[in-house]
Amino acid sequence: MVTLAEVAQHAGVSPSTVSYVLSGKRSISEPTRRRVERAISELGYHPNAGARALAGKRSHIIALVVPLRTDVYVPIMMEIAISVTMTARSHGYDVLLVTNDEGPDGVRRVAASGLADGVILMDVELDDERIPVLRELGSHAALIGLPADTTGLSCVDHDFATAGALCADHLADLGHRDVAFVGYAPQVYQRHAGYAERTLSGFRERARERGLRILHRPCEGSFESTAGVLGRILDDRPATTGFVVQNEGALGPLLSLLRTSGRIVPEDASVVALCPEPLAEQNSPRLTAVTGPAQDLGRQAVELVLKRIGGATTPEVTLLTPVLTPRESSGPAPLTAAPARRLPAPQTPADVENSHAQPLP
Amino acid sequence: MVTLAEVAQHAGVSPSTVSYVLSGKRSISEPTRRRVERAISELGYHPNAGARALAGKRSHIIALVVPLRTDVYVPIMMEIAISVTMTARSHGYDVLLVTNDEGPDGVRRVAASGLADGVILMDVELDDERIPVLRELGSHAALIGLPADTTGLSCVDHDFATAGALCADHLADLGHRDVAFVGYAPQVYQRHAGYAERTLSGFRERARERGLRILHRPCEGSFESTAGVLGRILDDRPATTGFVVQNEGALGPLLSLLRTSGRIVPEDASVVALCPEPLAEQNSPRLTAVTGPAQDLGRQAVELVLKRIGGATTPEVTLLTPVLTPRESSGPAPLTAAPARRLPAPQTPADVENSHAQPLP
DNA sequence: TTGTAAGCGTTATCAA
DNA sequence: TTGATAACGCTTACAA
Repeated sequence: MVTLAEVAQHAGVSPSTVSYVLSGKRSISEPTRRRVERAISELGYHPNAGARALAGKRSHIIALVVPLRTDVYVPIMMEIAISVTMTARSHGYDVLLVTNDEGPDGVRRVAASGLADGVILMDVELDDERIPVLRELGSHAALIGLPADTTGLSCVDHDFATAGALCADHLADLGHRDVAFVGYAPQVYQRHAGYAERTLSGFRERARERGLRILHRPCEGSFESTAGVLGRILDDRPATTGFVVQNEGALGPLLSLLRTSGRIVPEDASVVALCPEPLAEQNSPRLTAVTGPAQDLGRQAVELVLKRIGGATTPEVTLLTPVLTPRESSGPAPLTAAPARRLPAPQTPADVENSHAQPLP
Repeated sequence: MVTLAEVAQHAGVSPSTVSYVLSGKRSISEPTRRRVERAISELGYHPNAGARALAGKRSHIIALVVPLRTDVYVPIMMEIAISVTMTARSHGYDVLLVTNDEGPDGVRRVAASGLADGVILMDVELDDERIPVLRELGSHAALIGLPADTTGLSCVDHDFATAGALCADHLADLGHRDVAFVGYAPQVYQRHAGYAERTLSGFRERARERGLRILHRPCEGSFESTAGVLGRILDDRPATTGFVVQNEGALGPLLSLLRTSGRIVPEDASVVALCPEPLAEQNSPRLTAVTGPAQDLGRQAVELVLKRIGGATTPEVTLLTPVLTPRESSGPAPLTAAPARRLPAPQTPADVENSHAQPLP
């Protein structure tokens, strides 16, 4: 193993000079720098990470804590992980992968040992148990997702409320009046994953403003559950012509089911998805969708932690604006909607929202 | 920050004793151990990772090099990454995420700097440019995937040849005679990703043994390309009743298209997928599929590197046996196949394989 | 502009 | 069974 001392000797300079050439923390004369750089490449020198961390009090590692759950759309997690890694690299940092099965202890371990200089938490819950650890250790951190209490924390997230609102606007603009919102599984809401609720309430509010009648249905995302949900929607609100789909798993099934039931998309029914671009593109018809910039999430998170590692103390909360891309799955509301009829069966209140429904004809 | 020396003082023992209590590398009297352990928890001591790495010549970190490409099924990559991380943790190791955009230099960097004690390479290509670096540095490594030359290397991979063979067997058992193989995009074969070819040749060989007539078609995986591919298959071999689908992206489109063209699965056509379980389950009908154990891939890779880090020098190549799970998408070949007719258009030889076709009637 | 030298917090060797 | 103590390879005042 080649050490800095050996490089120094080879170049005929002192060890500190080599160190400074490497770190750029003091000015070096051109000839000296060249001699050192030659020695480095001739000997194939690579600074020892452990020694650097020990002496410099900085591991140049960021820990990324990823969820184990698979009810999040996995490719997006991966996209974030990759953008985190690449952004970190561009700042001279490496990324340590920590899985959430260690729970709060995982965070404690990597932060307290100095293994990582900072921590990025993915899939943050409203009342996340890892946050107290962060506060206790005074760790440098950035959260992807918004907890209930962001005091003192740096966070990035999609602006889910706007995402929901964009869906309502788009369908309202197209003349739809009865719109169903196909949500996530009940567990997701129960876990109080903020994004699910923020999207829904952004949608709800804008729907109210635009005078839409809406129906919110949680959905597991499997074919069967989607079939059940769609069936109940069409039973309860036969005049429904717009669908906003939050649960990506329900997209494929929903499209099949609409087709099977003889409804053409977008002539008879419009579908707006809350999902990543590739997913929207690979369906048939291609889906009008609201998408947030996943890569920016990772990039920003890294920049937030690095700022904190660099000494910044002001927490920042950034919400990234999503974009609605119209594709083939949405169009003007049909002029003659399916004949509205009275709801056939009793409804459970938890299940149905007649938010601001005008009385059915 | 609490140091080992402080713990020693607090416990009234020497620093080395504390170190040995932690590492278990020499026997400690029960009372001493208890005093030390109490001091550790009272002070909230966490050993400094950098110091440990420097003094111990072991970072307790494994680097996992992941591909950037998205033509691999991403959830599987994630599953592997997670099983790698968890297995590593269970051995006291952490995992550093390295993206392949750094190329061979990324491997060099983490290995030569002592940042990582070992390296796991994902998505290994037949002639992978990272392998020479491994050899040059004498790094401890495990590969997920089989390169052309495995000399001196430890590797794990699925037994893709068997996977292909299982598909052929299954369809042959069900009485199918004309089977189409919907493959990956041409680039994948050109990149010589071993798995694509090994699956295909395993399939081919078994198909020959079983007397199947096969047609191999590369496919991009998009709806359009799948439509094109299916169209050509049905043109060229109207009697085709079995489909083996290697490109997961083509699955959804293929099922839709078969339905659209009036073919019921599995009554008129059987589909066997080479894909992960969740994907097979979430289609409708649920797909008969051949699946390899992704988690084992990660687990084994970790165990292989750790063996090498521990001093083992014998390379091991492990192939994990895939399993075919029959579901709803495959059934007996229809008694009256669509009437065979002469191929309507000239074929490009690269495109079609009449491997061992009997002359058409 | 460059050099000297004192740490950084462990591990592990050598003694006791 | 335990204790001193010399590395480990780098960073960074402090000097020159």
